[in-house]
Amino acid sequence: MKGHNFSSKREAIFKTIASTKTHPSASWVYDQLKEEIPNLSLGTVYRNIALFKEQGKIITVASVDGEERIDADVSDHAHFICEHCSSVIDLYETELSPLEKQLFESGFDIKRKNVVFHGICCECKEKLN
Amino acid sequence: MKGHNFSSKREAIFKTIASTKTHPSASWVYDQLKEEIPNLSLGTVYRNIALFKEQGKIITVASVDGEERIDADVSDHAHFICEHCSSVIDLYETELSPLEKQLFESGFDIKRKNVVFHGICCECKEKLN
DNA sequence: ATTGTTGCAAAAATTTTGCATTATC
DNA sequence: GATAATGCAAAATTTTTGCAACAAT
Repeated sequence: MKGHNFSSKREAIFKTIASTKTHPSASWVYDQLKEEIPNLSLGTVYRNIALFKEQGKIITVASVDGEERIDADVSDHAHFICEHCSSVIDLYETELSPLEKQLFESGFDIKRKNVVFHGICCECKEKLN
Repeated sequence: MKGHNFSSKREAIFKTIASTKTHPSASWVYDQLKEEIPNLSLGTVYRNIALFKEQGKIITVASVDGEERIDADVSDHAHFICEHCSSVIDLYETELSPLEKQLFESGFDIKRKNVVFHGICCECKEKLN
């Protein structure tokens, strides 16, 4: 069975993903860890990210500037992506959409809802003025 | 100035994007057109897609299986992406989110809202049983 | 021992780009 | 003729994979 589940590198990769709110890309995770774990390879980061996704421990938020950005917070929440600084910001939303009920009634099986706002974040907006 | 704006290829590319509900990828558009326009090149498709995006004539819906999927329907609507067949389906939603108001009040500049549901579409769901 | 995990480098795959050529105004 | 658009192929990027070596039970 895959996911034996001990490997200090796997653990370090997950910890890095889980302990940031940056919604990192694979290469960001790799860069964070390569000082601490010099013989880490990028392939391992990708392989573990794929595993975590299968296990439902992380989700993909969006592709930003050609890179997939992930999140270890799998709770139902929305995101704001800044077109200027490419940061991804969490937004917590409580309301349930009537659309979801409609989809369910039409026979769709909703596994995940991904709400992403695109625009200019308040920090960049200030800088740009 | 960029966007002279006539080129029969540009026109054909836009027409292809605008006249499908498949939310195509660049290579799908290319494949559709290469019979009709044998000397079309994929680079041109990419360059025109980038231009249409700048012009606000199309938007990116999501990245599916590593390919960016676009939509010439720039009206505010949601999408459902099937994990099984990778189809992207339009969903029209009328309600406005209270979250948007909140973001606006916090100084964010929302340019686009992207609501994507992931799951199994009703057709695949039937087939899988 | 057996099965899982990794490093490394090569390979895939998508997207971008440089430059000479062609089309449009 | 000047500017914009394209073809082609090479390059850049991100992601995946094969395989031998290593680690864990």
